[in-house]
Amino acid sequence: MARTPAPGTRERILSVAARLFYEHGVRAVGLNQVIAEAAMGKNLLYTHFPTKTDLVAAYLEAAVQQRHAAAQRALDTAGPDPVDRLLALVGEVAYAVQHSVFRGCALRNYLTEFPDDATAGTAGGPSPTRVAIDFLTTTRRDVDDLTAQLKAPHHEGRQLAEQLWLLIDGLYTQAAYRGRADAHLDRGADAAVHVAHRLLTTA
Amino acid sequence: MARTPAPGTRERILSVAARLFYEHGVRAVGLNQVIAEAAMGKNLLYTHFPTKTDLVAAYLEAAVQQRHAAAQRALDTAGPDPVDRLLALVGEVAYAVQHSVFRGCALRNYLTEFPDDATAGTAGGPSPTRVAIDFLTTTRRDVDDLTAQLKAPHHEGRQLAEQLWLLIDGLYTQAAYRGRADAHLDRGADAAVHVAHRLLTTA
DNA sequence: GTCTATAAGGGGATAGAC
DNA sequence: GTCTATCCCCTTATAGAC
Repeated sequence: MARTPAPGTRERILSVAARLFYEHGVRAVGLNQVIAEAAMGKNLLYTHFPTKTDLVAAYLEAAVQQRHAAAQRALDTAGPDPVDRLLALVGEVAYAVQHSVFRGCALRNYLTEFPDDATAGTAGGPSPTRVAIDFLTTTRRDVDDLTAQLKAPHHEGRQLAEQLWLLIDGLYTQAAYRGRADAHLDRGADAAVHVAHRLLTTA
Repeated sequence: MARTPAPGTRERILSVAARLFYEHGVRAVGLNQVIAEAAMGKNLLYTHFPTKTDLVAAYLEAAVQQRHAAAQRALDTAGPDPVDRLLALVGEVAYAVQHSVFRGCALRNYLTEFPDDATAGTAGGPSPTRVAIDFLTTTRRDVDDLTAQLKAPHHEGRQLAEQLWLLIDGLYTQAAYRGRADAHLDRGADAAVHVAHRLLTTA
């Protein structure tokens, strides 16, 4: 009847693992490295996360929460007008991309790194692939809902949602190779905001 | 003085390796798997590609050639008008994304899978990271050159290039998770063409 | 009892030797 | 083509410290 004696342990593991996974890629980071940087015994990690898949799924779930929280903060600053709210969603991603430590969307990066559906976690939790796919579905639905609230002349709301979604995807790709080439390769943040504004404010 | 006895050997290795790397990811595919599917001896592979890094670099270089060839074909069908040529570039990517076996840009996918600069190839050839970065630089320059040829009112050519580049990046991201979630998540091909057309034909 | 430290098992990776 | 060497992976088991 172990009683989780150290409350912050799980968060400490996740913090270290998330940083390493996000920065170097999931496959590139071994559990030995996580344990070494977390400065703990090996058994402690395995009691909290029976397999690496469970740890990865927890890492992605934390990333989902962070992205949702950031999006919510952006929406809170925007007014009730769906145009402003959509611009806030795109602008939030554009702002994040410009941040120096931002290396793209953890969920999209995972799907690119693991094109084959990885094995499900043994702890009964969801698989990492499922976490990532659910995130994409949920966030896309937010965009769909907001575009549905637009008045005419945005009668082609579905098309508009697809266009805005494409901008967001583009921003994340650029973030993934940010700073690796000439600086002008990843300056799409302003472009995304500009195009979104144009799509939303002109018939 | 071995004289490359079988001329098609290198191409056969590359063909198998490219398919596996592209479909499953570079890290997920071992050289033994390549050897098994190519039905050849191990020394044969190692004589052509001393290390895995060399094989990966050759795979990426082949992908670069394929993308350049596809873009060139698209440009050949377009007229001399830079508007048409830019639309052809975007349209070619949009068309490729809709193709069933297309799993995104091999170069961008590699950069996402290997955020740290991988070790350089031992054969004196370029590193895979360098191949990918050079590809991005070159293709981006093509877009820049075409936008520079636009007449007014596209005086903000630099901005326009960034916007079109963003659309292309978005298409590739969607291709990377294509078919893994609800179908409407990756329907950005029409959206990209539509936005590109709008950006290029209106002041 | 909780955590750390270390060793070892089983597998697969790259790479080389014959 | 097979076989071996060396390494690192994930995971488990064992032994010791607070």
